[in-house]
Amino acid sequence: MGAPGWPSTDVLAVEERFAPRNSSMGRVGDAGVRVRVIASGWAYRYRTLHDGRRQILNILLPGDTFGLETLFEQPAQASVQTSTALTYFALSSADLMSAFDLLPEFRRQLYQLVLAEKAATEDWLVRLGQFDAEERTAALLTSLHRRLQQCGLASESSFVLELTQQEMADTLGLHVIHVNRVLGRLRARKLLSTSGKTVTLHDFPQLAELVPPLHHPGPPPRLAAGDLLTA
Amino acid sequence: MGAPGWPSTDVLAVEERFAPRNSSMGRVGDAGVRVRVIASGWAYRYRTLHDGRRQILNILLPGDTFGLETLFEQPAQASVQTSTALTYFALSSADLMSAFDLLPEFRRQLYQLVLAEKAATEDWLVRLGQFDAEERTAALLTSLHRRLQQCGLASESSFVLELTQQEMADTLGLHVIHVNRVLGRLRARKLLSTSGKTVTLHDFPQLAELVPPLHHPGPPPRLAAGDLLTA
DNA sequence: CGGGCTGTTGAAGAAGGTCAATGATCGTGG
DNA sequence: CCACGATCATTGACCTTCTTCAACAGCCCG
Repeated sequence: MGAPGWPSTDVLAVEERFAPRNSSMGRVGDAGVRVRVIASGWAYRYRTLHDGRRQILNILLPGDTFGLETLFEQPAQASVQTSTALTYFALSSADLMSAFDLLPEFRRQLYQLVLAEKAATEDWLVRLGQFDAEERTAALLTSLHRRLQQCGLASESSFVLELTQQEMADTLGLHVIHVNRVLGRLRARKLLSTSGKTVTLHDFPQLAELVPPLHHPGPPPRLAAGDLLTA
Repeated sequence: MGAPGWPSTDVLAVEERFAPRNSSMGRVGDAGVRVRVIASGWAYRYRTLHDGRRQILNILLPGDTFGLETLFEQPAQASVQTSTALTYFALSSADLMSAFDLLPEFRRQLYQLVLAEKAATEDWLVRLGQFDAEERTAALLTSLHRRLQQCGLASESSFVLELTQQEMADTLGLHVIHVNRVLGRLRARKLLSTSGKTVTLHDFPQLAELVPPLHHPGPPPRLAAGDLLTA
């Protein structure tokens, strides 16, 4: 989810900001919110239900953008919470709108960025709908590992996981206790170990094998009456 | 998910097309695909896993757009299958790209449209992660009912459901048999009845009560150390 | 040093899945 | 028009996964 080629600061005012650990960066429905880019630290977007259930929509890592839905004065689609202390850039809405109007290359990248976010959301929709607890957990860990490597925050086989098991559970659509057991099982199988917040993937290939790949054209779909006509 | 104000056909070539019932309208990864708008009939976007599992990402009804990710020559994000015979419009990629470059109002609506689709996907992510089988099923039925009413395809309390239970299951992340039982229970409670493909919602208010509302700011979130600083 | 948050473990229960078999429905071809 | 085969809906018994309840240990932060 790389940032697009942001216009130079000549045309786009950016303001560097700070948020403490475990703090709110805005709630769903908020108006007048800016588009923001994470500089360092972890955060996540989430939604809650009246009875306290919570679904984390995505984890935000350095380089990630959020709040693109607020570009044209729309309310925020989700609440945001920091996991760690965070530095981020708040982009000027006015500048962003005029850049969108005036810079063809930029607006196109912005459009692609939203599409990439939508695609990532759909990937997780498939995982929540079709993966079992172990597959989901392995998918989360390997996906975080890959993304952290991209910003130089993970070594070949280990990284610092800035999420509680509760937060992992709310990401995966499982309950804390079950996440704990799945992690325990993965540890027992020597696929990974944890020490404090540090996760070490001892057998990355085998862990990756637990995760069914998503981008799969697959064999010709189920044959149906009409298929012959459109073939 | 209303269509944006499409430019007049002076600047945007549209081609009306037909697809038979139960036919493929393209597979994930396809290149050179056009942006399309449903004129009449039902279809759905989906992804499959190597072992045959399938997740339906969204149901497409008249007025719905799909393939917006292909605007700038990107491959299709999902496979598409018709449920009924279908008429749709295929939009000229070249015209769409130049309209995106030349018509500020249009490109802004297109941007908003993608954001709306992303928001809808996130809504279902919350439902798959947090709702139980009954809540999900009720959510699907009421959401289809509402959308069908908007295009004049549903009466006050009934509509024609052009989905098999297998397709509902793949939408809800459940297994066919379980969907069948949930529907049976809802029928036993006299919340709805079915006759052929026609579903009648006998007690819409009570059915709607089964579905936890999504857009919910909620009470101030869990108090944490840093919250005082950002308030 | 002490209290809440977090992680871990055990036993019991419920939601949801699997296997299997029988009807209903529908499109198709005779 | 009817009969056939295939797809789809329904029902029952049984099993697995995941959840609930509960208790306790570790740990970080104040």
